[in-house]
Amino acid sequence: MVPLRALASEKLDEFKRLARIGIKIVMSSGDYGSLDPELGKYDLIIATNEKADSLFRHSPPWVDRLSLVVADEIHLLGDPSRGPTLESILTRIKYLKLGVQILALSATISNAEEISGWLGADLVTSDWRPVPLKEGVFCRGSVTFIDGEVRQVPRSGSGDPVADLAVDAIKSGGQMLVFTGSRNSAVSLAKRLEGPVHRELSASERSRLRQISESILSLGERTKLTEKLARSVSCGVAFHHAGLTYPQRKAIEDSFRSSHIKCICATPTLAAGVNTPARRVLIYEYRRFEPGVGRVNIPVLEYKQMAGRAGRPKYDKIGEAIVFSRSEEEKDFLIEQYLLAKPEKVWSKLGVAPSLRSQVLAAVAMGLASSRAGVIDFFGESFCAYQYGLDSFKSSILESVSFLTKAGMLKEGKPGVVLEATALGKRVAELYIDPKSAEVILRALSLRRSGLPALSYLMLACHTPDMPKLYVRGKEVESLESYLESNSDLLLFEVPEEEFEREMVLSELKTAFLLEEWINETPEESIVEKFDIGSGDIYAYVESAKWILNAAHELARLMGYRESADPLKRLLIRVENGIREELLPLISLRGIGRVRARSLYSAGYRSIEDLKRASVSDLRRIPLIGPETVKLILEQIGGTLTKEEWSSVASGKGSRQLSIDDYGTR
DNA sequence: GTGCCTCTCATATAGACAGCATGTC
DNA sequence: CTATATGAGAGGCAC
Repeated sequence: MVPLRALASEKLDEFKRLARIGIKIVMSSGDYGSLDPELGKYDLIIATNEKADSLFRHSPPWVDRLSLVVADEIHLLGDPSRGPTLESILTRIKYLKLGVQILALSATISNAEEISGWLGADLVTSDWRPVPLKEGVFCRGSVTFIDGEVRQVPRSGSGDPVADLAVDAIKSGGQMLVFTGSRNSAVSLAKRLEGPVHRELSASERSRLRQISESILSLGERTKLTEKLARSVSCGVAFHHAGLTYPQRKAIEDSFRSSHIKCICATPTLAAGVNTPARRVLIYEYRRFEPGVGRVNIPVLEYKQMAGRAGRPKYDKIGEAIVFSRSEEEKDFLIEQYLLAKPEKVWSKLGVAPSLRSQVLAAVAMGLASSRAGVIDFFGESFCAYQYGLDSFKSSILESVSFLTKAGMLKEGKPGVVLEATALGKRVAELYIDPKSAEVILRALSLRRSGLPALSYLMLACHTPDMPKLYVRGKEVESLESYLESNSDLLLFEVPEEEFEREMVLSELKTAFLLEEWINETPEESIVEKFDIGSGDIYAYVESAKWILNAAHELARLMGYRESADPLKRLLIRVENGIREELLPLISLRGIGRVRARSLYSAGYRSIEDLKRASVSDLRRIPLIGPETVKLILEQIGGTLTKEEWSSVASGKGSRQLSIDDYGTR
C-alpha cells in the first residue's frame, strides 16, 4: 500500500522484475485497476491506501490468503485527511487477527517505537542511505553544514544567491531541486534562474532543451502558464506544481532524471511524489500559508522529506540539503529547529469527525461490529486508542453512530443493542464517499424536484464536503452573493446563516460556475484565465465532480428518485466529457469522444437518426472521422454497407478531404 | 504635464485519494 | 501558529 497513484505505478515497474521468476503482480488504484475478483489470481497487489480500503470494504474472497501487508510511508498516519484510512485498514487487520504480517515503512518518523508497539511489530531501524546526506544552511554567500564545514559559494555574477547555488551545482555536473512555499514563488523563481542556468549550457544541451520545450507545448492546450513553463524549460529550468497537468509534470520529472533540466523549482508536490533525486536540494521557503492560521513553519517531518531528495544513487557521492536563510538569527534558528531537530511525533487523526463517521460506517457495513459496544471494541484496536486511550474518543464514536442512524445508514434493532448497516449505509460505504456528503445529497434529492438546470446539481455536488472548492477573491463576493440571492430557487439546500458557512457557499458557487464552463465547452485557456488557475486544477475539480455526481446518481437510483436519476446521469456524462447537452446522443457511440462528437455535430449530424441517413462518403468527409471510426459508427447504428463501401472503408481510401492539421480541435 | 521613483495598501496563498464500466484523439 | 511577498495604484518630486 502506497499513498500516491504515481508511487503505485513506480512500484509496479520496480517489482516487474519478479515476473520473470513467475510471480504475478498487479496494480490497483482508482484510475487504473483490474476487476476486483481478478485480484485473487495475483501473488502481489500494489494499491493506493484508499483503494486497499475500498477493496477490503467489498470483503473479497482473497483476504484470508493475505500473508503480508506492506504499508509504505507509514508517517501518513498523522495526516488529517488521509491518515485515518491507513489507520483503519491496519486496525481491521489487527482486529480480525488474520495472522497477517505487517511491515510498515518510513524514513522520517520519531515515534517509530510507539507505532511498532501498536502494530505488535518489531522495530528495525537503520541509518543507511543510498547516498550520504549533508545538511546545511545558506546565509550571505556561504553554506554552514552541520558536520562543521563552512563553504563559500562561488559567485555566478548574477548577484542572485539562488542562481549562485544553482550554477555551482551545475558546474560540478549536478542538478538542483528548489522547494518553495507557493506556486507563484515556484514560477517566479524558475524565471529568475533562466538566464544564469542557460549560460551554463552547452550548444547541444540547448538544442535538446528546445526540443523538450516544444514537446511540452504540444502536450495540451496552450495557456500562459504552459508558455512560461516552455520558456523556462528551454533554459534548462522548470517549475513544478499541481496547476500543471499530469503529463506536463511527468515530462519535467523525466527530463530532470535524464539530466536535461538542471533545476526544478517546486512546491511540496515533489517532496512526497515519485523519485526525483538531485545532488543539491535547496529549501528556499520553510513557511507555508495555512487557511485560518496564516503563515506557519513547515513540520520537521516535511523538511526531512524534502532534504531526503538530495543525492542521486549511482551519480552522486554525496547529497546536499541546504536551507536558505536571510539573516544570522534565522540561520541559527533553522539549524536548531530543522537540521538538528527530530521529526514531530506522528499523532493519530482518526478521532476527528469526518473520517470517524466514515470509518464507523465501514466497520459496521463490513460486519466487524454489530452493536455500539462492538464498534467501540473495534476502535479499541486503533492507533488512536493506543495513543490517546479509548475514552478520549468514545463519545465521538457514539456521536458518529447517532449521526449515521439518524441519516438512515445504520439501524438499531433493539435500542442500543443490535446495530447494522441499512442498504443505504452499505451503498454509501461502497461508494466511498463521506456519509455527510451522502446525507447532503439525499436531503436535496428527497425534495423530488424535477426540471432543474445542470447548475443546480453542480451546486449540490459542490456543497458536499467531498468536493474541493475554489478560493473566492474579495472583489467577487458581491456578484456571487447577488447571484445566490436572485437564484435561490435553483438551490437544493438551505444557505446557512452562519458567516463562515455562508462564505463557503460562495466558494461552492464559484466552483459550480467553473464546472458549468467546462460542460459548456468553454476553451480550457479561457477557463484558466477567468478563474486564475492552472489546467491541472481544472482536471482536479472535474475528477472530483465526476466522483460525487456518480455517487449522487447511484443514490438517486437506490432511493427511486427517478426525476433526479436521469438528469444526474446526463450531467455525469457531460462532466466526464466536457460537453454540452446537445452532444449527448453522439457521445454514446463507442469511438466518439468530445472532439469527434463536436465535429459530427458541426457537420450537421446531431442524432443517431441523422447518422443513419448519412452515406459512407458523407461521413468520410467529416474532419477527424477516419475509416476505422466510420466502421465503428456504422456497426453501432446498425447501418448496412454494400460490399464496395465496406472495402473502401476498410482500405482507408475514402474521399477524405480534410485532415487533422486543417482543423483546430474544439 | 510627464516620467520616474517611493510608499501604501489590497490581495492571495500546497497537495490529491476514491466508484464504475470501458476505450480518446 | 492570525504572516508576508507581491503587485497595483497613489503620491511626491524633478524636469
